[in-house]
Amino acid sequence: MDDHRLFHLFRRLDIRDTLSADEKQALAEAAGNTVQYSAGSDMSSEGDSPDRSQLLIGGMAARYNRVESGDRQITAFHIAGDFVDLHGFLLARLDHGVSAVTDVTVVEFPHVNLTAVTERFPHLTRLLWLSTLLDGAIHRQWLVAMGRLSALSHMAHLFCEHYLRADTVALAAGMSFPFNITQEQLADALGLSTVHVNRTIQELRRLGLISWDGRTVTIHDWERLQQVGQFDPTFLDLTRSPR
Amino acid sequence: MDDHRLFHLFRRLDIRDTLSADEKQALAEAAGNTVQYSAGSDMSSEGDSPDRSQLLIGGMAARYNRVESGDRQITAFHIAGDFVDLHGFLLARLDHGVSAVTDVTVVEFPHVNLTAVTERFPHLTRLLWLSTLLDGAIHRQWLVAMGRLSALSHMAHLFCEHYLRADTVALAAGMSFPFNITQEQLADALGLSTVHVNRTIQELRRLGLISWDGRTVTIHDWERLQQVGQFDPTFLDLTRSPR
DNA sequence: CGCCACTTTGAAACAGTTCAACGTCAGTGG
DNA sequence: CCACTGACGTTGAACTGTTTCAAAGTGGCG
Repeated sequence: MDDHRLFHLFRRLDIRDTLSADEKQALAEAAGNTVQYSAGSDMSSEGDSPDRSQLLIGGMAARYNRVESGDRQITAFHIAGDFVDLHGFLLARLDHGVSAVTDVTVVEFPHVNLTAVTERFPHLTRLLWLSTLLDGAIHRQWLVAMGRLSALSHMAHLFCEHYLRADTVALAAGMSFPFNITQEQLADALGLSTVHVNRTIQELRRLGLISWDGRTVTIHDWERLQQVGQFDPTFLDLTRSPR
Repeated sequence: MDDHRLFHLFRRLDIRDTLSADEKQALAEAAGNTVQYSAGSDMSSEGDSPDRSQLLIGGMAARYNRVESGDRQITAFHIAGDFVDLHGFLLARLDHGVSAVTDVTVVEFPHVNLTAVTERFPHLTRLLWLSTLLDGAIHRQWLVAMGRLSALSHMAHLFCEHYLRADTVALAAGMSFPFNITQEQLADALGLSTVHVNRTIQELRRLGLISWDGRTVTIHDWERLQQVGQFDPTFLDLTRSPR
């Protein structure tokens, strides 16, 4: 009955609005296969026209674009409960690749099923729409951080964001959350060189704000980390209200 | 019958899919007041919880965020046919301000009317959703350009994007389009200083790629401008297909 | 005509990059 | 069980794209 694969998704939506039992069931019925990807593999490629969207239920994924120099820019990180490409439901072609940062498990949602959901469940449709709007809000914060904050602030901002997002889907433990990526991948997300990312992490550590062993980030001073990152959680829209 | 105020919106949607007469009428009925803002004024402020969304039908608007240093980052420019804050329909609070770059005219869509549309017109709902997804796709390209392209490429990319967007809503004339903003505003969008924006424009002019008198941009070499900006129009999703 | 906002220029300073080398550690195979 | 490997992290030093500061030029408008 209850599709445990959707636990994190339900949690993420439940925090913003109330899902009815019917709606939960409709989502469960729209869900298709479970698929695994191993770390480093591509889950979608730029230019694909997928006929299904992928809900991440375990591990971490990144959307990225490549530029001519060979450099890569990561435009989003995804954790359990996130659709990595729900926008692919309505966009004809994917404008980015998606890669598995760690080993990853996804549940596929065929677009025909999503269309059926939108035909019968307007409120649920609005919640799925909301889900993509949250992605957009995060993009905007990344733009602000990239354009107008120092490397140190930008990185602090990213850690704040990820702590709250992990916490929302019950992946945080105390002030720690899984962040199993390389410094190179972090550099690609921040738009910095790996060398500078390394130095910036050291600075955050030296300031006593965080520690990170490559797998788990622990925040030692949440208040000051937010200050350094000029972080205001409003954009994550973490309040329950009817949509 | 036919609400001429929605001309640019219909055009923008029509390019991606087919709108039925019923759907057009539903949108026309959902439309409310026409409102004007003069250049420089704020159309919404960060933290607002608006009860309506604003469809731009004339002029140019920008979404922006401020950081502690007082610097501003513009995260989107909007022209006729764009909703400047359709995401505000489902997001509880606006995570940015919206300012009128030029004198601006908008049509307000009360959120109650939008909710009613989503309850009765699933396909039209998907098109409105698509509209916000296009914003997201543009955000992603801005992130890539900001993180991994030079100032020159970034600026070239922006001009390519705006030319095509203007063309879609019949605002381009030949290879020219209205771009009535200051270099400071452009700097805030590119995440650069005004001084460097000035020098970068001069470089684009010197290369014979564009001219710009502060009001209208003319592209002199579309091919090379795209090359310099590493511009691929895929992300604008300019093909008609059922959604 | 004169003002004010905007653009342009030059020079010094700086944040972040690049290049090249070295350190570390987990996994692998002999 | 230990030497080897390869990926990842760390360090130093030179370099560069962009910023900052300060001043001068331009032009539309009241």
